[in-house]
Amino acid sequence: MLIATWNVNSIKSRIDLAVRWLEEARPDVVCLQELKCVDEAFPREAIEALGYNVAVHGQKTYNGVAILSRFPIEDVTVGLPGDDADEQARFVEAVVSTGEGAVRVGGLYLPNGNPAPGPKYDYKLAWMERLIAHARGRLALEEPFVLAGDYNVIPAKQDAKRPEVWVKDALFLPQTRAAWRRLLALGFTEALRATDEADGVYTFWDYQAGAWQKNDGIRIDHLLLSPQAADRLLAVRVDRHVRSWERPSDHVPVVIELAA
DNA sequence: ATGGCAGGCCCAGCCTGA
Repeated sequence: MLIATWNVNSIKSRIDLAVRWLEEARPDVVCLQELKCVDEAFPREAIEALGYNVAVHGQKTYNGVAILSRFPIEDVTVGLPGDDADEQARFVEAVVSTGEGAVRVGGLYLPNGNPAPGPKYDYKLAWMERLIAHARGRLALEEPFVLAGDYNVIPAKQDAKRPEVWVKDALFLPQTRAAWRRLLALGFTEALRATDEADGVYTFWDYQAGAWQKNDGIRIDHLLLSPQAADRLLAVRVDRHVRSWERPSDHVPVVIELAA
């Protein structure tokens, strides 16, 4: 089965391109981020027409996440536990039941955190602590579990074309990467890094300054796998060609293949 | 050397993003 993550940067302005990619790639499960619309405005019909069930956690103008699945979706929860006052739509989780058994999928849009230091960076770090606490509980279930999304974390200098320009950025600061490592140390396998072919592979290129043409990218979209999911990991790929399509998102899809 | 984009939104400049 194919599980993907993709920050679409507005699903309403990207729906034609999303349909094109879904028809081409035919993923079984997709985590989408930055919908930038409320639930009612999500282009549900166009997605369902391709055979997907849809779980949406939308928000006006900002954020917004969804899970699409060709398999039945059960046990949908929205919002990241740990702060009832947090109104930002950045987390959705569901269980997809395949013929071979269930896989739990969490889709996330981790806060950008700039400028750092400041309240936005504090929010990012607090959000990462909540994610670590939640993930710890999920891993204790010892299920196939995939935590996928736009992490807004550049894990290492190999994950940026020009790491030197990111040293004071919230995506790359030592505290950010330390929290990232603590998340992984809970027992996750990072899919692309597990292939040993991650260096120089990017998932985001800024719209500005000809970043795409210069391949001036960063790798910030990740899929983390529980041991039970990692045992089934067959392949990982980045669909970078989507960045060259007309009116693209600034992110491209990342896809993993799990056995059965 | 500098700046360079895109999307949403009370539709026009401002906020946000990374």
